[in-house]
Amino acid sequence: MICSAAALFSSRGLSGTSFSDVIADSGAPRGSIYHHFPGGKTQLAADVIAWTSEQVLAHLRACPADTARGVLAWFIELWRRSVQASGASAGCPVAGIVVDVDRDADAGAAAGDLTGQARAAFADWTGVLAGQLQATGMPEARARSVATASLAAMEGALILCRVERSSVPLEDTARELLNLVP
Amino acid sequence: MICSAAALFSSRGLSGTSFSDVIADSGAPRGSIYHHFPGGKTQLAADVIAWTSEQVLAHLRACPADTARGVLAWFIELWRRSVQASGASAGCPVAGIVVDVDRDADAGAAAGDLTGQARAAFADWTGVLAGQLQATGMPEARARSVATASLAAMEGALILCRVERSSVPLEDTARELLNLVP
DNA sequence: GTCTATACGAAGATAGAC
DNA sequence: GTCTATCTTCGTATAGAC
Repeated sequence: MICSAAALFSSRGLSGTSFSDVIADSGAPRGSIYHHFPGGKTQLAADVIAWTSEQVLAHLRACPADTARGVLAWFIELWRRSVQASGASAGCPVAGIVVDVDRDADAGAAAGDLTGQARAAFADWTGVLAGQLQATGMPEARARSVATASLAAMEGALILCRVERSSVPLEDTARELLNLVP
Repeated sequence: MICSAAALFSSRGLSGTSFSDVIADSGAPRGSIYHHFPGGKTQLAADVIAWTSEQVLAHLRACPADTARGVLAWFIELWRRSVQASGASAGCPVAGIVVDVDRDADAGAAAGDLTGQARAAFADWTGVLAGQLQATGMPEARARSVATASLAAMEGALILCRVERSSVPLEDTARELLNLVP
């Protein structure tokens, strides 16, 4: 169900996806939603962020490369698979959530704070990526900068791919990204 | 009113923004919405895309640079202003719209086709940018690739800035982007 | 735990008066 | 053209039976 919601959020956004959509898509029982997600839609979104983050981290940790170029290529491969599997229709679920959330209203809310959860997820991703770049001999400051830029480039590339109905923007972005490192 | 809607779409997404929000924010009269936007919310979104696109193109056309690095810096400056003016809260209005739209359902719709309008806008932006890069002596294929990657990087950077509540991701991304060209 | 039914509110869109 | 009022739909969330 979380998996299903992640797919829907990535292609229609958080506000654009209703509980009914998630139920219809996942086949989950309607009456038991609030047993599993007492916090309602916000909690579902929070769980989607956590689940997505874990998926990303699992991929990153399996990185076999020991060169900066190889590390970036492995990172890019994660997003390439997402684009190809969905016919260039899926974006990043986390992006689909945060774009729909009023950041300031969200920060005040005691329960939820989706923006904060997304921030933590992004920080984890760039942290691991920067660590791997450092391990190839790149200085820490540069590694963090490259990691942030890489995530930004991929998030944006996914948006462009969706709009273009094509994986070309991802490949263009990937090619240039690899030009950043020796 | 379009300007107001653009700001709201960029910070809360299309589905996350209601007509009431736009009215409250812009001070426009409630009863006359459907005089100005007979197509309803979809048409408002379409007009926001067109308006935003024109803003971006106007900025790009005013580019004073004649080096690849200068061209990219000018392009980056456009997004930097947006981030700084909003306290890192605003994303790209076009991104806020397309993320919330079901791409496939949208393509079938006769009226609207927001994804198509967004595609045209992005194509215009990268087209102008690629042209300027070519004018500095960059080969066409590379210029198009760099232009696409630059737009992707900025769109993604805006998302990261919003989540981080900081302009640092933009600056990191900008620094690396400039490393792509001599 | 899962289901059906429903309360409650919000949002898009329309009608008709001024 | 603009306003008020309203209709209809939809979505979240809850209540209570099985």
